[in-house]
Amino acid sequence: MPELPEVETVRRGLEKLIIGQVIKEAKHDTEKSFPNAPADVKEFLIGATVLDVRRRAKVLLIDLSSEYSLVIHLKMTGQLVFVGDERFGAGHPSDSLINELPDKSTRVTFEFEDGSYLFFNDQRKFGWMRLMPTIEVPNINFMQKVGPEPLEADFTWQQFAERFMRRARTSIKAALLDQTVVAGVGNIYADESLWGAKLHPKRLVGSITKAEFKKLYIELRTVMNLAIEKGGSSNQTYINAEGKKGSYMDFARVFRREGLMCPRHPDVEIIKLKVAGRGTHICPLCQVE
DNA sequence: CACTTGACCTGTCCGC
DNA sequence: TGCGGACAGGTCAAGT
Repeated sequence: MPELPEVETVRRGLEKLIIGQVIKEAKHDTEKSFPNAPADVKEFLIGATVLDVRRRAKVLLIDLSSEYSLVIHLKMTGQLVFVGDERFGAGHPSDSLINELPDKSTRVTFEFEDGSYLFFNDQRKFGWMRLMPTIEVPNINFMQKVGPEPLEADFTWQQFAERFMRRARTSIKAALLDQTVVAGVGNIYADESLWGAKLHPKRLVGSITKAEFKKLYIELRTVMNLAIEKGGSSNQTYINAEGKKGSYMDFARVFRREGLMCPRHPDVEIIKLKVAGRGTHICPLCQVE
């Protein structure tokens, strides 16, 4: 599923729903979904209280009172869905798209003391969840290599442009998707921001001017902030912590809109090509190679 | 080191 | 209706 705006939407939902909850029980299907020794789970997960829910890049961090954290990557199809116990009025959302959990894609189930649940579902099983000491989270390989948060107030367009220099000989799309350059960009917001900046996705990074980088920086931040405001993009499987879809796809200009008209050119169709191994959507008039 | 490709999985859609 | 292949919001480990 999820790029930065979707993961941030899940984070905000979980923040409202699970902080203060005490974990009563946890079940998982395979070691890959939750590769922790039973002893760790028993000692540092069961009975722990949720203190905070954080995000770094596309990774969610659930901090526990045991000084351990759950580190979660949803990859393509992961979902974290909270279901309250109606007896306690915790509120299973009435418009949840999920009728009954767990289901066949459920990989991990947490039960809280008040009778509510948190389900980790993942159709394609690419996602993962680990339990580890909070203090060690910054040491994991991904955290060491991942680039800056693009929406932070003190992240400037000059820093943004500078980060791309390490990928000067590749396409701008491949560089945008590289998490070590800038954190959190995926296929949807790469295409949307490149259209906004009128850049062809195959343009080599080294050929892009400072003015173009400044425009791309502004477009990326604008499109990601709008997507967060709209609760993310629900293209196929993405839903938030309350089981609801996001509406950014109603505002998308090119992503998955091949055959429809470019918003800037009512007589030009959006086309689809493959760049950096990913489906890529452009306006052939706005974005020239 | 920089860069590309295939692998990891299941489900869906599209053409024959 | 069935079947094969391509494709789907993301990283990794390999290969050049």
